[in-house]
Amino acid sequence: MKIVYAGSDSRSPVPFRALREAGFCIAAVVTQPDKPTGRKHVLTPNPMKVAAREVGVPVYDFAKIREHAAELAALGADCMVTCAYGQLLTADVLAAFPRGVFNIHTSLLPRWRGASPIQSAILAGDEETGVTVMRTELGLDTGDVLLRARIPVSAEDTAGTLADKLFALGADCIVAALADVAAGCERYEKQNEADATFCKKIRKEDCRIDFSQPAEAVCRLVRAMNPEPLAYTSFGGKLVNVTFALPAEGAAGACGQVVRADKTGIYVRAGEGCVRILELQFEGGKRLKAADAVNGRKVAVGDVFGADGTDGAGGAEKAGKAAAEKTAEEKTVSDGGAQ
RNA sequence: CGCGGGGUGGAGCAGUUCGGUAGCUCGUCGGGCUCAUAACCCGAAGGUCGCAGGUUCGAAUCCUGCCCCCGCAA
Repeated sequence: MKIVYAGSDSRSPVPFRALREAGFCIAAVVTQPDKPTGRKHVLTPNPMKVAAREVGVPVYDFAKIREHAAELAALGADCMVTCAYGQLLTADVLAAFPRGVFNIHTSLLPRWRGASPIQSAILAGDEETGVTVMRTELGLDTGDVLLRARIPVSAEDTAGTLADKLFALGADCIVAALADVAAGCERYEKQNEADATFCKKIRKEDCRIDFSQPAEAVCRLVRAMNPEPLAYTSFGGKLVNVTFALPAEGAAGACGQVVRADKTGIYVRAGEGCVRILELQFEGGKRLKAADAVNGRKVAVGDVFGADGTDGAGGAEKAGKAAAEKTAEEKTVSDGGAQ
């Protein structure tokens, strides 16, 4: 069976390679055009394009795929597989493939239709997610389902680690699904519209940490936004990205205040419990382990995250700092006694 | 020329304004204390201060050029 493969994500090559290894013929790859990226606006080919070229598969990087339906039809492929391609398909494009267009979607449809299924699953605290292989139709992720596979979301999964797992799983699924299609024995199941949920594209402003939220929610935000675009807050008037954090027991202090800082992490008071920051990144710096940030004396007990400096909170901040130091001392003492 | 931060022993930082042979918190190694320890005490090793050139009696520090890393914005 001859396939056209469309993908633009850094992980899109995973199912691509799996299909080739399974013996499917990929006639061409379609991906998003190179974009000027980085600080100097350097044009960088995306990983999908690189992966295709490595194995000599022709690449098309249409700015608007809908204007190239005839070209696609001329390739004479039986079907198209899309995996995080990033452009909506039109009826013309769908019609270019006699056996249909299939999509690998990284959620258990109909839950999390849309642009950010992986992040949304973590953000919502889903205990389980998965991948869905579906037939693409004009609606957004509404097509009939061929195959679904589920995996648990661990308490320490980030969008990055989950995506690794999901794309690997998606690779297996698409191979299995297309084998059925090739054999003409595939089965479709309608999506239950009543269960549908949608997720939008993540914007940076969605990533600001609010320490008055429960620690659980803050940590989910942190995990959902890692490795991109990263949850952030402010510290000493500058931005800080928090790259990894886990909930911990609460301690006295104002929201955003550091109540404990040692090699086990930086503990920041949240609305409910504490956010135990394990890894962060200061403006202009590389990612740091919390222990390194503490050792370098960047962060100490009583410091405040998310203060923002929008008002004359300096005095309140200092008062809070003194209070926090007291409670920290008490805590150290009681810890020593307990151990 | 989009804006900005930074490159100092293995890690994270201070020192650069007002040049004078490098410091802190950790880690590592050795020893000690302890039932024990990620705790504590004593000691040791380890640095071309991003690269090149310049100014100077003397440069991590001042001047010039270059390389690399990173945040924001796209």
